[in-house]
Amino acid sequence: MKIIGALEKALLILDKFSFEKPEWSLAELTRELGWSKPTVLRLLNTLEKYGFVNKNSTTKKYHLGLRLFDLGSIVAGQMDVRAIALPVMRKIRDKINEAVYLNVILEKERVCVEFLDCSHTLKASVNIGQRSPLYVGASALVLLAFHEDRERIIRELELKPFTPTTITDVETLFHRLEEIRQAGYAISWGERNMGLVAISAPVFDRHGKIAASLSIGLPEVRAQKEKLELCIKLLQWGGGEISSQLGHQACKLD
Amino acid sequence: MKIIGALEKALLILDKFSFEKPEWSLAELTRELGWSKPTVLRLLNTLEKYGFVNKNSTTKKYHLGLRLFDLGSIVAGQMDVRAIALPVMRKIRDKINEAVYLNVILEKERVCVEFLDCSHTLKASVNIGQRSPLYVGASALVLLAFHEDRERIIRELELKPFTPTTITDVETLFHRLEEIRQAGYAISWGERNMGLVAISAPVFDRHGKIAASLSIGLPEVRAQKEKLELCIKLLQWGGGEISSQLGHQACKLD
DNA sequence: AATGGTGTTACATATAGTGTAACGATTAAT
DNA sequence: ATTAATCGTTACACTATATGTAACACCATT
Repeated sequence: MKIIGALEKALLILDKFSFEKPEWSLAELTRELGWSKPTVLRLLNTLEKYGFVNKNSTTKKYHLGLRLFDLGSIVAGQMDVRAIALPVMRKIRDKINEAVYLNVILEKERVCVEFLDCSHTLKASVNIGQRSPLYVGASALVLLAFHEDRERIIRELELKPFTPTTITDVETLFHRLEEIRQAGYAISWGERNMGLVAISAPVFDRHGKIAASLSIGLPEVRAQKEKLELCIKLLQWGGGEISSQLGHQACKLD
Repeated sequence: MKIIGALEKALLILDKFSFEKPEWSLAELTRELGWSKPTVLRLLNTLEKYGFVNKNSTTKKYHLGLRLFDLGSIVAGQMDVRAIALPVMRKIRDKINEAVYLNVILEKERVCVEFLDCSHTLKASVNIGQRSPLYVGASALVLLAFHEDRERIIRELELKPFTPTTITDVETLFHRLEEIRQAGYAISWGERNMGLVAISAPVFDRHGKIAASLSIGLPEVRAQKEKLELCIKLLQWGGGEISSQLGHQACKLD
């Protein structure tokens, strides 16, 4: 499969922009990507002409452009998972008053596509659109555990630790995924953010493939046994509810 | 300013995708764009590799990919106009119970960045991310009337009619914009959608530049004189409110 | 069978993207 | 104040690479 180099470079430039670093200067990008200045500049000019990036005319720094917002909105409109999930998520959030969020797989990462806040001062908070590796946290592990290409994906992962409890070797990862598949849900204790507990259950589409993971995030201090059990119950109910609305048949023959 | 052709082509491909037509086959794109099949295919392959488009493996048709969703979310996070406008928009909607929306300029078009529904069965309904020309409808005309480069932009516009009341010659457009600037708001009667009335007022940023247009859309049958006057009052209040929160000084010296 | 429509691969040509180098314009340091 | 360093930008020659033509396999109708 042939790839267009110039376009690939442009996409790699766009990938550099994130919530954490939404502004880049020409020099920063050339350093980071290791290409010549004119090359990066010409690509940025082209991206700017079509509104994919914008240049601040005083600081000369670039940030992502509005055209990405409207293209993103088209994608959002197509993601019926989101529309279906939202009312279910609201119910769960209102029952338990903790942050509820929905993640899907994108390439070798997970992306948060929906998030509902709760009324606590100390609480989990995720940005919609935020990405994170596929091996850290309950939401990610659920996505991985039920994914049909999990073995290939795992082979391509680099298991870098985020916290002391992050899984860092393939053996334990496989073992953990097997447990999750049997239990039908996952719990993680501070794998990505210290002090944060996450519980997550799978959502399946009409073909029985994993479509998303539905999760609750809360601080350890509020994670008593009974509460966790309620979380599991709510998420399994919610996951099943969304799955069936997506056309998934709960009882399938094997 | 040098432009990279291959990248430009890829961006033109992305521009083909819309709410109305979110799925394209290779053949359709080659016809529409007038390039050779291998060219379009290679560009699509590259876009697909990075998640900017996705190919349905059974129908072989392409649709926009999830990476655009998360890049779009980053842009959405930066648009403080939206966050500031939302509570103001809610107040207006609750007062009048008609659709309220917020538009910004993107290149030579307007884009809807926020939309609030109302409880009527017959009502205006806009998709967030939806684009439309800059010379049709009150929202667009307000954006144009207060834009510093309006003369250049207008020169590059092609005034095609949407309905019998759409403005189609430059002379009347200029005249209309002048009226809008003096009045401080705009009303349009079915310029884009027959039977739909729109009222719109400007939002300015801290530099006094036009940041957005705040609008109400309602069917003609509910557009009585007193109601329109209330709309104008609400939008001018709202526009001023959002502008001042963006750092705009209402009284500036000239 | 035969046609017209797909999507895909191979290959030679010349276009067009590439880096080096030099240019002003700022900003930081002496 | 003068230098030095770093920024963004432009010019130009080279060769890498994006390009279209053509032929391929595949699935539909007819």
